[in-house]
Amino acid sequence: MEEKNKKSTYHHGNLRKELIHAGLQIINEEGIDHLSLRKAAAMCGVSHGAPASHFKNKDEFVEAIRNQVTEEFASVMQRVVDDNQDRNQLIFEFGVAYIRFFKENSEYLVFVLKQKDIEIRVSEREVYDSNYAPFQIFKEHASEVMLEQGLPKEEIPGAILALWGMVYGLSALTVMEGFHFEGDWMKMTESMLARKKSIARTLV
Amino acid sequence: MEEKNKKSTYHHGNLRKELIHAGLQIINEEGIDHLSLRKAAAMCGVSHGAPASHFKNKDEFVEAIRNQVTEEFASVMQRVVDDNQDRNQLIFEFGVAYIRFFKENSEYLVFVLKQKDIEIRVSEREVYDSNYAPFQIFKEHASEVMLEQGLPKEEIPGAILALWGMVYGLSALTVMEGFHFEGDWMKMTESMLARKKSIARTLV
DNA sequence: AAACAAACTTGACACTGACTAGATATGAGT
DNA sequence: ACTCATATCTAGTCAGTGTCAAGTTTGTTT
Repeated sequence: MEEKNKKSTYHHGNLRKELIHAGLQIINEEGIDHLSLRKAAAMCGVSHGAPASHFKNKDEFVEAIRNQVTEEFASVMQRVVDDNQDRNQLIFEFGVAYIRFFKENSEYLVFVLKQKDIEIRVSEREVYDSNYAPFQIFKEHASEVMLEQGLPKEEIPGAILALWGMVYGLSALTVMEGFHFEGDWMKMTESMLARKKSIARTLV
Repeated sequence: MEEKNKKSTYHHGNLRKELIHAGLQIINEEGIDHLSLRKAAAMCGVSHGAPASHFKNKDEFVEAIRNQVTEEFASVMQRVVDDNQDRNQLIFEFGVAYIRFFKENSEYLVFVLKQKDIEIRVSEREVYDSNYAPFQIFKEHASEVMLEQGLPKEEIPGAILALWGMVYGLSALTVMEGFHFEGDWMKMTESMLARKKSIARTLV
C-alpha cells in the first residue's frame, strides 16, 4: 500500500537501526560530544520524541551504538581468522587488525572502555569464555597457537592479557593527537608485534 | 580588611583552583558525564556565569582538570623514581604504580586519551623528549635502565612504546566493570611485568 | 579622587534529555 | 469488515546546560 521511496510520516519501519546509523555518523563527523537524541532523530526525519519508543534514555541509545561498534570490531577480528591460513602469523595479524581498526575509527576507542555488559574473567590458570566477541575470538585462537608453539600452559593467561592490553594501549597512542611517529607507524607496530619468532614467546 | 572565614560575595580569590577541585570531586563521585560548569560553580558558592572569567568555555575547563590529573599522575611517577634505589626494579615499579593510579581513579583514564597538548614523538631510532611529564619521567629512566641492562640501543624505542602501551591497556582492563580477575590482580600484574630477569628483555 | 581592569552577577537564549498526553497506524482476532 | 490492543510517532512542557551580553562590585593604578 505504501511506496517504499516515499516514507510515510508514521511507522518509519526501521527507525531503531537508522537511529543507530545516524548516531554513528554524528560520532564520526562531529565527535562523541555532539551526539544527541534530537539530532539523530532529526537526521531520520522524525520528531524529537520518537527515539523514546526504541531507547528508554540516552544511555540506552549509546549502549546500542556501542554494541554496533562491537559487532564491527568482532567481524574484523573474525576476518583475521578466516583470511589467515598461516597459524604462525595469526597473533601478529590480530594485533595489526586491532590497531588499524581503532586508528581508522578513532572515536570508537572510548566506547570499549565504557561498555557495561562485557564479561571478561581470568584466573591465574585460565582465561574463561567471554561474551565480548572480539576478545573471545582472539583468546580462543591465540591460545591454540601459543600451545602449538610450545608455550607452557600456565603462562598463557598472562600472555593473553598482556597482548590484549598492549594492542589496546598502542591503539590509544595512535588515537592521540599529539603522538607522532616519524616513519611508518604501522611498520613500527608490525616490528613490535612480530619481533622474534612469535609474539607469545617474546612477551612472557 | 575582609575576614577570611566569611567569604565576601565578590572576588572569591581562589575560584579557578576551587572550580578545578570541585570538578574533580564531581568526576569522582558522579562520573565525567555529570560534570557541568554550573554545578561546579554552585559548589563554590558562586553564580553560574562566574567560571567564564577563568575558562573561556567548558572545553577549557575540562582541559584544566586534565592538567591537574596529569600533575597528580606525574608526581606518582616521580615518586617511583625517588623511592626506588634498586634500578633493576624500577621499570617494574613504574608499571605497578601506573596501573594502581588509574585503578584507584577509574574516571581519569579517558582524560589521557583526549588531552590535546600532549607531544610524544618517536622515530625508529629515538624517543624524543616529551612535554607530557609522566611519559617523560618514565622514558628517561626506563631508557637508562634498559641500556644498563645491555639492551641494544636500537631496540629501546620499541620497548618503551610497547611497555607504555601495555600498562595503559592493562589499566584500561582494570577500569572495565565486567573485568574480573580471580585472585590477586596486583600480583598477576606484577608477575606479568616482572617475569624473567627484566621486563626490557622480555618485551623485545 | 578618578580611571581602569579584573572578578563576579544577572538575565537571556538556544539546545538538550526526560516526561506526558494524545494521535495514528498496524496487525491479530473475531 | 470490524474491533481493539499495542507499538509507534507527534506535540508540548520542564529542568538543566553552555554561552553570550550587559551590568555591578572590587582592587589597583595613576
